[in-house]
Amino acid sequence: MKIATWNVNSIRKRLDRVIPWLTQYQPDVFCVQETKVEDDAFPRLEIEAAGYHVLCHGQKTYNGVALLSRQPARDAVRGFGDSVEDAQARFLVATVGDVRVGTVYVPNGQTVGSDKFAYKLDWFGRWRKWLSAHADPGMPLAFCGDINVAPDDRDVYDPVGWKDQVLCHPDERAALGEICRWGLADVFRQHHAEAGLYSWWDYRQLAFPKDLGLRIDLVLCTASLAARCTSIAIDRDARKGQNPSDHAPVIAEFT
DNA sequence: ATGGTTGCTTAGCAA
Repeated sequence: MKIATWNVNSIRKRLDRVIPWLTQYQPDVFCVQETKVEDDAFPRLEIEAAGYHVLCHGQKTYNGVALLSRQPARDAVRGFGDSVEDAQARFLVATVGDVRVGTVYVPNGQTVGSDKFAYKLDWFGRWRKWLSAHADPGMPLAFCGDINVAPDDRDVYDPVGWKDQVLCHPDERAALGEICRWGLADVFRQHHAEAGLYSWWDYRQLAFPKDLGLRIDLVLCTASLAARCTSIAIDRDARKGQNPSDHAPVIAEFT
């Protein structure tokens, strides 16, 4: 089973890249973030024509996630379903085959100390509560997406310059740590220990050609699923050329 | 150097 994740930065703007990519790699499950479109305007027909079933959870202008799958997905959940009034579409979970899969777009946080940063930390806490209430660490479960946290300094091109900045701040690393402590592992690090492997490069300042990137797009798996992961890779080539997303896709293979 | 690039929506926000 192949599971992929990609922050596409607008599914409509990126469709001419996403469809050929899907056709080439044929993931069984494809988690998408930053679709930036309401559900009734999602390019469903084009994606179905490429052989995928579509679950989406979007909103106007910002955010939005989707889960595409070759087989129909079941038991879909949109949002945390908690007591918080929250219009931001960032969380979608469904089951494909024997695996429960979540596509998540963690809030960026903008700057440390801002209201948006507080929302980000709170969002992690709500996610952690969702896990306690709706999942079990013993089940085969993967959460894939733009986590908007570089887990450690190996994931950052300039750890000194980024120290205590948003995406690298100890408070958000600790919040991600609580998610992992519940029972989800960053499976990329089971297969690659080296520094300098990134999934996002800013559009500005020629960051991609200079390889000034961060690894913030993760596949988080429970132990039983992590044990089935035979390979995981970042498709850096998908960041090249005309009209790229600022993120590259990540593809994981499971037995 | 508070810049710079992109997307959505059309002036300003978010990333």
